[in-house]
Amino acid sequence: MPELPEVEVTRMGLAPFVEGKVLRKAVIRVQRLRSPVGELAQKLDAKTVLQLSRRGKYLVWHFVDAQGVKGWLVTHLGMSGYWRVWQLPAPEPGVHEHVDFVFDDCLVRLTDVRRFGDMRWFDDDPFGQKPLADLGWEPFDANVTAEMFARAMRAKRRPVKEVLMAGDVVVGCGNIYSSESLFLAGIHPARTASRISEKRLSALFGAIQSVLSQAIDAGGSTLRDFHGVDGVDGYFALRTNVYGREGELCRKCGSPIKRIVQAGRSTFYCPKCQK
DNA sequence: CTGGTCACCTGGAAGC
DNA sequence: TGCTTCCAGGTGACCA
Repeated sequence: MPELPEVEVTRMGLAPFVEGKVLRKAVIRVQRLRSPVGELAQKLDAKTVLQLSRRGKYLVWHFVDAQGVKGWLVTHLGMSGYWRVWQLPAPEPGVHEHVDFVFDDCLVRLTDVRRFGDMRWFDDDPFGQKPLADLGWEPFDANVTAEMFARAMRAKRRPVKEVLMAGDVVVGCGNIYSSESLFLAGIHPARTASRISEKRLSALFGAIQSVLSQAIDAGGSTLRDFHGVDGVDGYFALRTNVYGREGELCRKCGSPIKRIVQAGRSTFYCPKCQK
């Protein structure tokens, strides 16, 4: 389920439970997620979580050991991952509950049915390295303007939906929020990015910010559930305008919503509202 | 740079 | 009921 808003909500939910705390023990019950997990448990042992941050859809755990040596754990939720906080003692883990981080007063547990998630340890600052370094701008970076976004988009000769999904201009829009943002901006998902006016692309940037921040707020309202005692997970009941609504009527104009396939993924749009 | 395919993995829903 | 097929919110590798 995780696009940027879900990851951000996860970060906000976990942070108060882990920041400043000593990770007493990491228990890893899986050989690999997307990549091998290897020596991870030893790497994490007895280190303190300085900070939990987010870059795109990645969650970045900043650690420091007793000698003051820093380290970073970069994690990704893939398609089906989520973290949950448990009071101690936590229940026995289920089949797909692969990782436990045990702290003095709680345990955070990663569940990932499909195991497309990822966890990688970095001895050096990861932000200038492989997966993170290649990412596009953060959509809420105050230094990024709609004009910059529009100019970068106009350099792309691909369908605008695919450009958003690729995340090399701006991160955070996965399959749902790409469709939703384009609906809000009134742009047809198959339109070539370079052929959209600067003005409409600027509007798209605003639409992305609006869709993502609304989703974060919606998730924020479920935060209580997220770390509730009986731990209802952090999914959203999201009211989409187009995503998953093929054949249903557009909330704005009443036309039937269409579905097409782009880059192997379903795209939903209103043929009348989006040109 | 672009566009297409495949692969990673499990499970739920729909179709027959 | 049981089997098959399709589909799922992500990424990265490989190929033309």
